Amino acid sequence: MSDTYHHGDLPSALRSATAELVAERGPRGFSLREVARRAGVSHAAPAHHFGDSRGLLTSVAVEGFSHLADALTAAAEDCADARERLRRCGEAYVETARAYPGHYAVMLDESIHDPDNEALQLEGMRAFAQLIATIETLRDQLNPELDVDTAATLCWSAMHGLVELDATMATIADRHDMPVVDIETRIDRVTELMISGFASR
Amino acid sequence: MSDTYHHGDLPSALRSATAELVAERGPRGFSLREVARRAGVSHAAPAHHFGDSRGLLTSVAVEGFSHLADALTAAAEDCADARERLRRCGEAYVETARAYPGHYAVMLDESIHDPDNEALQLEGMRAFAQLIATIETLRDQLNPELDVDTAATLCWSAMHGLVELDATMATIADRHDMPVVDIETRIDRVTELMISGFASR
DNA sequence: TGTACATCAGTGAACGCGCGTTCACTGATGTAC
DNA sequence: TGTACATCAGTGAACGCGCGTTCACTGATGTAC
Repeated sequence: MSDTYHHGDLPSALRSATAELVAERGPRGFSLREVARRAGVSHAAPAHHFGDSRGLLTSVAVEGFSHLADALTAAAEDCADARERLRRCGEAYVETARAYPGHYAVMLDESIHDPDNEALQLEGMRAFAQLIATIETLRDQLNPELDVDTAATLCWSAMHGLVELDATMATIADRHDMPVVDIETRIDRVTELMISGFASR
Repeated sequence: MSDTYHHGDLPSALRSATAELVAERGPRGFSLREVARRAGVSHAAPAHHFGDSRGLLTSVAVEGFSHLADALTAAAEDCADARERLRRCGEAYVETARAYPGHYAVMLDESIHDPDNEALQLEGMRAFAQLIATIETLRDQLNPELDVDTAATLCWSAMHGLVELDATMATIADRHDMPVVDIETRIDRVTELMISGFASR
């Protein structure tokens, strides 16, 4: 069949299938054969493009960082006000993580991908640089004494934590008298609180 | 052999072996048989205590939360000053996560353990309650308008993020002209920045 | 204190399964002339 | 424009392996009398 031979863009299809599978079953549920099955291709095909599972997972991680960097760039664009820019970046970060849960799970797990991969480093830096640039604007507009590195560390950690702890926090709130707050609201509140810290000297 | 029969505390030995294995190879490297091997016991023995791998991993998660709750309780003890108390809790959180990397990896991964487990919920809440109590003290001493929920969310997210992104951040710093800051210093700086936010109204 | 018996903890052989990897292959595409 | 040939992408059978699970078993411990 000419439909299966020369798939068109098999590498991309395999990445999608991987992200889907990881989102569904977690990293322990991933296998090359299942990915091939989902991409409608023989089980030996992935090896042709990615070598082994680490290669495929690394490629997914690169794609994830690429999405993130794009989203952060778009969020920061044409936004003169530094506070607003940070808010948008925070929202973009969390939105991307939630839109690509499989990618996100793979991106930051160094036991799964190859952290030394060049493209990975590059896309990761592209994302991180956007954050740094936004915080520098914040420093310029808000507080010249702000330590950019520390502020960036706090922002990134907080955003990552919000994403990863989302399910856990929802469960905790649910089991207590606390109101269940959705993640978008949580980001906004947390960002506001961080900005207060950044502004005070 | 009376040495292998009636191990003494096999469940505990299996938890240790699991934590060690996960820390070493990540969640994808875990298997019941390998754990049994490391505990020096036949491969059918774990089933006797934990049923399946999810049961064992959940038990490890419970133990991890228990360690964390203990550490936070000890850190908060006999500390009247709210700022200092938050600092200590932050340090204790990160120290615990680094002292038990295998446990920590399992604790917050809902694809691996059983999030509905009662003991897990209980120990998790014990840890979380400590954080809430500390933040309430902070509100009482520092800023009556502080939103405790939001502040707790920020603290927990930031601590979790710091732990998980530690390796990534070190790599980024290393590849750039930025100085490599160790995680203890990062916690202290980040905590200070959060406290500034908490104090400002 | 001693014996009988129930219960518990761990064994080890057996099973079927999905996995990753290899390899000779074949169908499709691109290029040289 | 047509033919020959090299290259590339994907196939499918075969392999050996480690896995989880089951099950009849056996050795150790605890308890009743």
